Amino acid sequence: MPRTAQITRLKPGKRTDIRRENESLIRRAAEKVFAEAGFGGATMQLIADLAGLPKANLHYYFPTKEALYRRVVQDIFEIWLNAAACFDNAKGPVDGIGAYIDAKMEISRRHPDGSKVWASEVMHGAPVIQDYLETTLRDWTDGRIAVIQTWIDSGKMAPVNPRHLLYMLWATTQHYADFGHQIETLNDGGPLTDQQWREAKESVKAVILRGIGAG
Amino acid sequence: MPRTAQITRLKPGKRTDIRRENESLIRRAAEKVFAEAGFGGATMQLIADLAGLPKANLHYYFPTKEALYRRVVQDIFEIWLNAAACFDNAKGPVDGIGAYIDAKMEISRRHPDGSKVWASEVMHGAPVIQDYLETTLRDWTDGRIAVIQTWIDSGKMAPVNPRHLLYMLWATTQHYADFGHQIETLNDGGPLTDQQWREAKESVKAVILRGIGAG
DNA sequence: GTCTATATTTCGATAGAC
DNA sequence: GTCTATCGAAATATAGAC
Repeated sequence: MPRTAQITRLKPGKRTDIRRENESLIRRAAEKVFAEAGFGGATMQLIADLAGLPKANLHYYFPTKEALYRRVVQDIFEIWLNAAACFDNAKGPVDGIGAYIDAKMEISRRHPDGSKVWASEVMHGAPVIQDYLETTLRDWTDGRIAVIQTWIDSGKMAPVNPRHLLYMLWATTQHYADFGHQIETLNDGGPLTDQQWREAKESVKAVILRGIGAG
Repeated sequence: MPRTAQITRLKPGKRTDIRRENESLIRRAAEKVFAEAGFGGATMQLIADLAGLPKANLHYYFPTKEALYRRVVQDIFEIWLNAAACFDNAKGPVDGIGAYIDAKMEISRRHPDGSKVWASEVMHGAPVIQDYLETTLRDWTDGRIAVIQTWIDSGKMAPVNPRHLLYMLWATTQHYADFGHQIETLNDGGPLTDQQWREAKESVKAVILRGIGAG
């Protein structure tokens, strides 16, 4: 009886752990390879080698290359949405937009590969996540535009077109991930230091916040 | 004699025209396919079909897929450098940076595919144009930073880090090309109208110029 | 759940007639 | 300079033993 209990309690748990661990391993390797080579340039062999698994195992956990790619893109999108929470609960543009810039810059620093995969997906016409653009992203965007508009109406910032302001926020922050290689090349080939990242954040925040008349 | 003269005068000219015309045809098709599918996802067959030529002819004009791709990237880079001229000969930041934003936005509108190919190339580590980043782009960047610094020193604008300001200019303007699909999706699926492009330009210029204390 | 071997497809590149 | 046919390499995906 105890043995049976152990089997039914531990064995499935162990199997679930193996599955979760291998899936995570594969997803992290896939994110890096997709970011560096693009969807078309990425190969299941490269991902398998980076994950330290036989190629066939990838197809055991993810039926196709596209299914694995879709999962990677979804993961990134979720990180973005979570970080956007700091946009709400803000008293005004200095807090809200300032915190949003900080959060987006931090994502660019911590998840540059994810940002690149997202950028590549959108640049190629969003064949896999078009539905997210039309639903979740659209709703989120409309909501933030409304928030910004209330700040404008109450005189807390200049009457800047909220939609284009959002695009500027996305563009300036993601640029440090998507064009990180170019930035590093212009930085004598090395990654930005902690101090340089602070300088980047402060520069973006200073220009944007003063630019909307809230700095 | 006249016949010989005709042959030596017209035949090479005609051949040169055919070559130039076909090369241009192939390059335009390649730009579009590389932008939509990435280097890895693009196929010579797709480019050939779009150009209306047999696939073998592409290899007649461009020895390899990579050579054709390199040519496309070089074309874009040249357009960029030419447009950057308006940055010079400016009396101050309002003229210089304002004109630069206008020019870069116009490129995003007229050459969105080229911008995407460039972005994709840089995102994947610039395997083909790394030398351009280290020489031409670096020199250009250093020069503009010096110009901006003189504007700061003479009190014509706020003391914003010139390098990060340049990154913001690149990011905000190219965003309208690289993420054009996302922008169109959020614009009810259609391209921006003339009025919307004006609004975009003015929004970017307003925030940036006021953000640097020159608006 | 793992892994070797292989089937199947696709793509870059070329040969060779016209 | 053009174009059909094809080679050879490489990639996705699967079969089947363990």
